[in-house]
Amino acid sequence: MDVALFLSRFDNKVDRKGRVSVPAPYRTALAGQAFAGIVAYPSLVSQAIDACDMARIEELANGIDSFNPFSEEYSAFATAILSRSHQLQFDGEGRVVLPEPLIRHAGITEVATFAGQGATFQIWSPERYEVYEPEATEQAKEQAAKFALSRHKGADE
Amino acid sequence: MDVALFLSRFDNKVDRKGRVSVPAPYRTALAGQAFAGIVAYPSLVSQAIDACDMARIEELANGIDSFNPFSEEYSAFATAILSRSHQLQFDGEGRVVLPEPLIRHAGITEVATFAGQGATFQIWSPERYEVYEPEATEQAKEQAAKFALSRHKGADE
DNA sequence: CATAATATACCATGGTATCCCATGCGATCC
DNA sequence: GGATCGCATGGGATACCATGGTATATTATG
Repeated sequence: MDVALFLSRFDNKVDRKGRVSVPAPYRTALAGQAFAGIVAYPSLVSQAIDACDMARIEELANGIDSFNPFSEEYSAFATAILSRSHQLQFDGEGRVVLPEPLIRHAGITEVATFAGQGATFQIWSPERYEVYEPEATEQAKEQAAKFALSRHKGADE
Repeated sequence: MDVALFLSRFDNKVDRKGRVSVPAPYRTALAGQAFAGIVAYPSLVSQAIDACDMARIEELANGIDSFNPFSEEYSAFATAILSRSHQLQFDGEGRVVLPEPLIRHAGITEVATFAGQGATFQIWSPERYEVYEPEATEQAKEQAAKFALSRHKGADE
């Protein structure tokens, strides 16, 4: 099927119940999924929340399961990612509640910043994102050439 | 059909009869199974309880190594696990009683920590899990690159 | 066979998350 | 430029779920 594509940046308010509106364009991208919501987990590299659709997590789980299920690697990946990921269901208005552990990991308080990453998106504290974005941009410039070379590796059409 | 997918972490209380609520999302994931409950056995790598649905244990018993390439050693593992596994049936409220041997193996007392592992989940003593989780996360970070390479192996669209 | 001990089924309750309705702002379209 | 629609936001009611307790069945035991 068509994979969801997440673009742009959105800053939405977190109400006192911990609810945030998932940006409407993201919800549109997610339309037609079996599960009406998103899956979120702490990023392994950033102080941010990584999020994607259910299908992607299933893929991930299958990938992990292809290891020896009784190995340490299996256990480590499953624990690091799957046990820390949360299924967040949309309410009638397209909101989700951000679980406490994720809120803490990302340092989110009043506002959550949604940043599209293509097949996934991230949720940041605005303050931290303001710092991170220029850094990432700079880094991207430096590695632009290298990136271009690997880009077509997984082309499948 | 769709395999159960267990995510997130839940800390539930063990009452003085040894009962624990299996987290509602897990029960939902297990819905539709022939056996209304779970199968639990001591983890071979961790001081925790491994648990899954009946269907997965049957696969294990049949030696169907769909999730694992090393089938020889694997069947030995399967045997070791089968003899020590317990069928835990839900009561009307979705609870199970944790058998004494498993309780001891995992060092569980007041509270049981459920940790989703994808096709399976684990049950920990919270204290031990607090130690293990950061270790596993660290290990996963180190091996993330390696994992990324094998991830697209099972792409299915 | 009677009685005690244990485990299973059934019922009650409080806290919490989810559902539902209301509002306001901003963009868009006549 | 005014009206309408979409979307983010807020709050109150409701259902769900974890938890504790009581009654009944089941097994052990003297």
